[in-house]
Amino acid sequence: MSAARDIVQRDGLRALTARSLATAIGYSPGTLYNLFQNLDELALQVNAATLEALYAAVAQDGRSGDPEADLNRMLGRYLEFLEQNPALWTAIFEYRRPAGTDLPAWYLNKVQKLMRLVEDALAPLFDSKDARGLREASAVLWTSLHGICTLAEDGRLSLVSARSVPQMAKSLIANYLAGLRTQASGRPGHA
Amino acid sequence: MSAARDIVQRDGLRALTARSLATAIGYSPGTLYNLFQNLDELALQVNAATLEALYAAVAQDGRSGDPEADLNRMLGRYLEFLEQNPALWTAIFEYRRPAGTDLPAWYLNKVQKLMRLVEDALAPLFDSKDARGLREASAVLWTSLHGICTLAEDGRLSLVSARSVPQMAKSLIANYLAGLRTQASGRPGHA
DNA sequence: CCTTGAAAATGAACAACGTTCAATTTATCT
DNA sequence: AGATAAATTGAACGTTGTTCATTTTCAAGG
Repeated sequence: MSAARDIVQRDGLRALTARSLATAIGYSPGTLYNLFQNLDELALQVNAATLEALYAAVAQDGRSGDPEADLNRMLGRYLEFLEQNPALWTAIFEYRRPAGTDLPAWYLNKVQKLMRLVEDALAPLFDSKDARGLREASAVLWTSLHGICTLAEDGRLSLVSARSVPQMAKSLIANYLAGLRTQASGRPGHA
Repeated sequence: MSAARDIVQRDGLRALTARSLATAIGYSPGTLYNLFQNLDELALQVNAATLEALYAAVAQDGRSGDPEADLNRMLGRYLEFLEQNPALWTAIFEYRRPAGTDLPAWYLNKVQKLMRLVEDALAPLFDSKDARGLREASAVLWTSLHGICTLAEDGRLSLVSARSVPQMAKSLIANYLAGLRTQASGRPGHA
């Protein structure tokens, strides 16, 4: 597993082939298939480990209770992780499931665990009855952040200067939260 | 080219192989390499055509001058296109460049043309001097929208119900614009 | 109608891929 | 040491992208 991670980290997900990994660990290709059903499952395990590491990085700080401050701190950790492990991060999104199969539940849970961090930070802005609204807003922020980072990776040039990714993410958080606040202040029972 | 598009539309980007395409058009694999440098370039052409079609779909309506209304109308067209051509849309993001090569400028221009639509709709919210801010806000909205759609495609289950994608996108637009407006009203020289 | 030159198309071949599995080696226990 | 179980192998199959010497097709000139 660690050898697989090293390969992905160094040369990307496409370089993770049965033969390259077998050579790296001093085994033959066939041996891998005694431990994993196929290479897809192996790649999924690598990504799962990355998700765990990303979670640990983003969750390491405590919360202050101020949503914007907390989200920006988490964002900093997120971008820090991305900068230190670009290939691992990219592998999460390069990965494609074989046709017809969905991502397993245990994997989706890891994604949800990350999204729950956003929910926790965002909770103060929502009435405790409005779990649905909180979930939706968190999903919007989480997926949007990934959108910013993904498209920034693809075409660094001319589209957006690499330096502006943190700017864009901060802009997203600041303005989206501002919008949520104006919504919230118009609702009854808001503190 | 149209045969290639059909294959992608029916069975996804992975099904676009030299031999499958050659069979589909009644030629031999080698012939393709007299017309295209390699399969990557061919796939890129398919995606470029999709970008053009997406542009035509999103740009078909006129602008009212109200940013939120215009963006929501464009969003409707965008989601409409996504629903009618899911595989073509997915192919844009499944596509990975061979290591070391960047997306060509003419391709990035097509992306930029789409983003310019967002800029045009968003312009009324910005001082005409603040081209940088307008560009950044447009990029945030554009990339965020892609993030929402992308992650919704991956794990439709449990993460987000498929029905809520339009909701999330509308939430993004409404709240982000609300944030921009509060920013704008605090600036000098705002109408 | 035949010849000729260029253009177009071929399909066999190569290396690398994921994957399988009978055969072989290694380990464990009595 | 012998027997049983476990682990590992590596050759083999089908498929992939890609190349290129060879063949076929076509258009123009005599």
